[in-house]
Amino acid sequence: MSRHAGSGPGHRPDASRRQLLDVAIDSFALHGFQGTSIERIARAAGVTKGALYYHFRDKEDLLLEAVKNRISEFELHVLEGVAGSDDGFERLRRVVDACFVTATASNHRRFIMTLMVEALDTNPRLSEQFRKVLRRMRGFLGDVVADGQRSGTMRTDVAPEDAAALIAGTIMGAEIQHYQDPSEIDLRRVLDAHLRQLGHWLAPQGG
Amino acid sequence: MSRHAGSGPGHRPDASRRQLLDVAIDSFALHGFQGTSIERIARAAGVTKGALYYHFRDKEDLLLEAVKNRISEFELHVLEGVAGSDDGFERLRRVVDACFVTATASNHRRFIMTLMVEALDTNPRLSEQFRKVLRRMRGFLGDVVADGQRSGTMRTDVAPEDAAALIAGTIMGAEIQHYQDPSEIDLRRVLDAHLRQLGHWLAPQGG
Amino acid sequence: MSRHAGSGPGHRPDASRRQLLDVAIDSFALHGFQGTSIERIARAAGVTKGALYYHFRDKEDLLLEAVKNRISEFELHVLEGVAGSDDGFERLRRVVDACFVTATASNHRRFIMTLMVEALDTNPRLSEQFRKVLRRMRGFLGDVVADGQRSGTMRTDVAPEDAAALIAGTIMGAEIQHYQDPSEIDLRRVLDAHLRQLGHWLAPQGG
Amino acid sequence: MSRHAGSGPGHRPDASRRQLLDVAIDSFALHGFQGTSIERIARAAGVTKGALYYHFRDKEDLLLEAVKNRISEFELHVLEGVAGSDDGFERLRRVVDACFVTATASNHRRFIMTLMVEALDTNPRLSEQFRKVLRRMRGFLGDVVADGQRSGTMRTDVAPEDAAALIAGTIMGAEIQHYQDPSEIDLRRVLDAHLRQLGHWLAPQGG
DNA sequence: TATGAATGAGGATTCATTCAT
DNA sequence: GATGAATGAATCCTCATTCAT
Repeated sequence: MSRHAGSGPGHRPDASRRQLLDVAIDSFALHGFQGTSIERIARAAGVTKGALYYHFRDKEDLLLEAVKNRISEFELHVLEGVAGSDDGFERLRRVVDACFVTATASNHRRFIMTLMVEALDTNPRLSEQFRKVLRRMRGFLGDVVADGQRSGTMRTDVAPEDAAALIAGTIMGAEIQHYQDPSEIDLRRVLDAHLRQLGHWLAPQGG
Repeated sequence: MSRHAGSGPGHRPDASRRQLLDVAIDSFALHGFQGTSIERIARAAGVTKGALYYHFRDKEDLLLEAVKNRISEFELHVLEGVAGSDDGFERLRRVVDACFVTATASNHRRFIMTLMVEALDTNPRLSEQFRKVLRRMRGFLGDVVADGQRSGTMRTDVAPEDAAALIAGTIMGAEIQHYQDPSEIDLRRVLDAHLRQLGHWLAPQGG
Repeated sequence: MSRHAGSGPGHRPDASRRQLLDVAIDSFALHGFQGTSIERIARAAGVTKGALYYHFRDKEDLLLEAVKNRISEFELHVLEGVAGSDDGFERLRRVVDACFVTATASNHRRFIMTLMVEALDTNPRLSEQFRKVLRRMRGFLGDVVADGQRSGTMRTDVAPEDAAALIAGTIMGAEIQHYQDPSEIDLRRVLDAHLRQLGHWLAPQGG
Repeated sequence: MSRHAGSGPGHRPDASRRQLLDVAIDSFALHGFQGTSIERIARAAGVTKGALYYHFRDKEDLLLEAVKNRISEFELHVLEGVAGSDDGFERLRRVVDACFVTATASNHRRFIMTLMVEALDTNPRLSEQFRKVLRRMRGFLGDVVADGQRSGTMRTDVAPEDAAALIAGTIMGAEIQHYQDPSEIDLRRVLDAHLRQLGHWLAPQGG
């Protein structure tokens, strides 16, 4: 939180702060950080620029708060989804599903992808944050695979971290293609194909 | 197109035009389109802004020329690489290798990735161009797979266009992770893992 | 004047009002009027901007109150110091000493000098106030000199108002140089030299 | 010079740059640095803000250039004036006269005084520059006095550097009072009184 | 008495673009 | 082919001030 803790209980703590964050996410998702002006966000949120600067130190602070927000939401979503199962492939399916939901039900996932690329060399602080997110994500996927290997449901001649990078990358690559060309790329279909691909690839080798 | 085709024959067709394009590509690749100012490009190319405007109608024209340039170069590179082989897997390997080379030997591939994401909703013209590029790329990959299926070296229960989307996506996803976190993601290693993954996944099913 | 005279008797007349004035003086002294933001004063005083606006109509009101405050304090200080003596040179020495003390023991004198210059053409109201202060000061100094002349301890071919302007100016000039370059200008030393200068200059001519 | 060396000979090198400097000096002199907006300067110079930013990196650059300009002009003026005489008192008179002229014929001297005070704690770079100016000025005055002492025309029991600080301070103090209250303070008259004061004070002691 | 939220005007700076030479 | 000077719109941000509570 940039300035406030969350005031009194039950009092509906700053509605417009949240409103600003929501608008900002949508706008950043569609036009990127540089492509979004403070003016636009403020107007879309129904307040003035001054109000925005009351809640956030500057444009970057707004961005960081927004990112923090959505990322933790997404990660929670993934963890929750996965919690209910022990089977490796089933867990992978749930991760993929979580990505699909956040990618289509809102702009949140696209928001992250867009900004991650834009931040690459322009915003070290933000880039660092994304680096950590991806590392956590890969770490998590790697664990799922390693578990699968231990329990004998997955082939063991694949390094879990390689699998993790490939899975994370394939999902991101599918999303980008989908954002790029929605009429040609049916995200659900591609992700399903990916799940089948994983099924074949990671299945233990028949003797 | 800018203003002229190349004045007199044998006259060394505008050196500074090419110089500007080269500089622009590097700059766009690292800082994005919006993050790169005309001033910066001009100075880096050793000319003034006026000169730039002599060669290119506006900033977008410069960008489009640059993109066109690199894309055709890249596509030629891929086609050439693939030409020499009939084997499906071998051809996929060559495509992946071509991507690896253009991703690491220069900024060209990163240039394309960065701009593609930035252009998503901000630049319809450019986005259209990228859409076509990716379609060609997927079309090409799909053909390779279909050929492999026809010749019996690849399993047939996978739709070639799904395979194409997955392969293209996985490569892009690997690149992004590599740009994002070079110390953790060894692009060569991930791409090799991907090739093995393709080997397992697409191998015809044993009877 | 702000809004009230001091609510109930014996009720400890607004602590935070005084606190705000003190902080304001320090801040104005160091950063000038325009260089000091309401926010900064409020925060330094440990209250919010709203509280400040409760006590003072606007920024200028705060400034005027602050100036009024310090000036009368300073003038009292001078008058007190001078009261105990009849000798002209001794009285001048005490004036100079009073200036030295207020110049070094606190920011008060610097506060006045800084603002006086800043107000020159920007703030007519404040400038008028400073004009009056300097006139009183010169009037006072002129009286001291005229007394000295009447009592035969000072030369009579110097117009008292000229002497007053020179003395006031020299003190101010010394202060400015001291604020400007404290390591080179030892204010005490310069003021002492000035007192000796006055001794030689104003001494009655030997017949 | 911030960017240009002075182009070709005879070509009247950037008229508007000089115009901007002139306007800036007047404006800074009257309203101070913070009190002067870029917009105002540009409009008064008959150009747009963009033009101003073409010639100067930022507001501070403009200020520094302006200060540099006027200071060297003023110092040249003083040196020239003094050059023609060997007599200590005569040389002091010429310094004082030079100050008087630059104080009344233009805003240049006031420009310097105003900014010097404003810069005290707000602008270290500028302050440093002014520190050097005053040191040079005092150094110069000190030399004049020391020469006078050596040649026997001035009393020797006064430290030249003390005299220098007093003279410089008295002139500045007179100027400030004059800017502050022109109807009461006749600068010429006060400076003349100061010259007589110096005559009495620094005259060698009669045996 | 005081706060938190918000406003709106102004200000510095950047930048794509134009054009006479 | 290329430059230097200039424009004007957009952008980020600051800040004095207001007001309901």
